[in-house]
Amino acid sequence: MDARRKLAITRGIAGLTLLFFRPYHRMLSPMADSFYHPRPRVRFAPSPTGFLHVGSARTFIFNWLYARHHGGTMILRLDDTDVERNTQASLDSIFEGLKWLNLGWDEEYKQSERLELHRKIAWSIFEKGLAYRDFTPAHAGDAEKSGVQGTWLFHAGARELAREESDRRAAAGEPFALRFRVPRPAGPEAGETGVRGGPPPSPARDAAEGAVRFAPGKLCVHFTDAVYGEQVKATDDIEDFALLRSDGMPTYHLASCADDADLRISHVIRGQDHLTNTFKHVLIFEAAGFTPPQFAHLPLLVAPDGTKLSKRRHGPVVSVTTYRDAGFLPEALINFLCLLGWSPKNDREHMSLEELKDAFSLAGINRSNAVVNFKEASAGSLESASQAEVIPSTGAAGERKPLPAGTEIFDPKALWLNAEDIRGLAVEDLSARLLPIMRAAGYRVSPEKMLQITPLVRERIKLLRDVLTAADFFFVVQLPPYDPAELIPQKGDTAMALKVLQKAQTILSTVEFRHDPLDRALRAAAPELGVKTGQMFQPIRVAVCGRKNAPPLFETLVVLGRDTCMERVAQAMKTLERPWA
RNA sequence: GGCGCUAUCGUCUAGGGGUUAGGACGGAAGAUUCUCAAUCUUCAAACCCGGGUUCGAUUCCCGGUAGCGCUACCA
Repeated sequence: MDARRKLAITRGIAGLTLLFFRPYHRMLSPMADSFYHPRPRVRFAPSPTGFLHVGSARTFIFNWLYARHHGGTMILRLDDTDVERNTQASLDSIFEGLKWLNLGWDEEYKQSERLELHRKIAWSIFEKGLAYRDFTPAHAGDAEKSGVQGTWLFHAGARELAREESDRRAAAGEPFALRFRVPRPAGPEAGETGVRGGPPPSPARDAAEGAVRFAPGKLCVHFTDAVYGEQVKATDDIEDFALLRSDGMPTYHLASCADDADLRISHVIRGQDHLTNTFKHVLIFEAAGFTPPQFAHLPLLVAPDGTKLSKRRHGPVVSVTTYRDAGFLPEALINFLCLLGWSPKNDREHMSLEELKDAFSLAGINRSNAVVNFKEASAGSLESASQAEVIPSTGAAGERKPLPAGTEIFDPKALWLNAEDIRGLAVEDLSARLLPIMRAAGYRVSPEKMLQITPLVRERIKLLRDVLTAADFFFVVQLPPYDPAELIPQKGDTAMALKVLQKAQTILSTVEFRHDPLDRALRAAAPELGVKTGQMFQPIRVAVCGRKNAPPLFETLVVLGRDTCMERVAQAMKTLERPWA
């Protein structure tokens, strides 16, 4: 931990003690304090403009963990103020993903149902003179901006427009956007709340003195991030951002802050892509008369190529439902995601939800982006990805249904964690999860048989879906064709294979079909034939399973039953005798 | 372009003014087993670069570089 970080934490503690000297009325006000939260209120606020990807899922998880760790409240808020881009499919994808994660939340809101509140707050800021109408048509700033060096600040003439003139044009029905009047150092602007000097920065000071302070020659906005520490930005680098669009809809910044204040959110835990937006948010909170919440920004999740996760570039590997459909256990995905950008700092990695909840703290969060080490999409899927661009998407948020086959596209650590969790499941539990997968693939399978097979595949699958390739031979009537050469044992030949299978046939026809008798009889046959045990077992295994790599032989034979085994051995002998047929 | 954030094995990370820089996944080798898997053992693998500060920097400071983010009437 570096000095800066230590400082921030120490200050947090100092702030806590400070609290007890606070006036009582301040403790009762809705946003009384940004650090003293016996019962924190946190929110996950996705906007339904795309499917739920793993980065969003991690944000949800961290918020949830923080709330549960401290006995607080988890809130789901749909930030759906961008009517143009919202889709029902995206909304469905978000709920589908969150439902599968199975963590739950305590309260739920939709921004589109709270527009009155947003507007009320926007106009209250306007009434204080801290916002103004901008009649410049939308996007007119682009041309102006392109040639300009540095940050674009505001449209010429808009900010200075007299109130009477502004009111007159608005009354005449001229469209306008409402912009925040970011305090500027030069000129007697209204609403400057800065103070000079004072104690060192801290959440306590941010709350007590206001975030806008004078520095030599400029005005600066301050806030203290629980992860990134003290943040300062000159107002000269913050443009007069919009609060209300010309259609009257609130912008993200306004709606988010208004709701965070109204819902008494104590901690805003979100992606680092909002770190620089936070200066604007702090400004809004202050202008509206609210104390800002405590902010904690999370390092971003990026693809192996270093770019941020996106469906278009990286395909379905970034969608939570892809993990579900591939046979991840939700607890494994959660565990994996927690390890990206956060560490319990004690070398523990495979952890239960309960353990994660106990161990979680904002102090364990890193500051650098983490790579989700999935394999880049193959040429084929890239093709379909570019097709998906031209064809208007109709599926769930544009997700492509066909799943990339196999386990090789996922981060190996996620797979390992999933395999660990699968092995940790009780046989009955695992079996119950495997059953619907087999059935969905068209196999007729009884719960009893599934229960018999589960222990045989448990240590051989990394994803639930792997059961389809690991256990298929238990269910098929006819084994899919395999290379007859597989039947020939190591350092053996066709003759040896035939000899073994012949012997096996006679043994299988009479022996009691239980593990121990089978083991004894078949093992004893090897020396009789003058072959090694391995040479004895391989042809039989391949004959009944249709492949070299399979679960232990005797257990497999028992599950398959005498008839199927006999039939398959006979079949194998036939193909060996007539390999060309 | 402006502003901001970040930089330890391939990946996720621990650590920190003096260490054999630790763990995990993945990789390699071996043990074990009827194959595979699981399990166990072992091995390879990292402090972005340049300046300072210091007896001593991978760690602290500055600069560079690179990556990422923001710079919308998107979120």
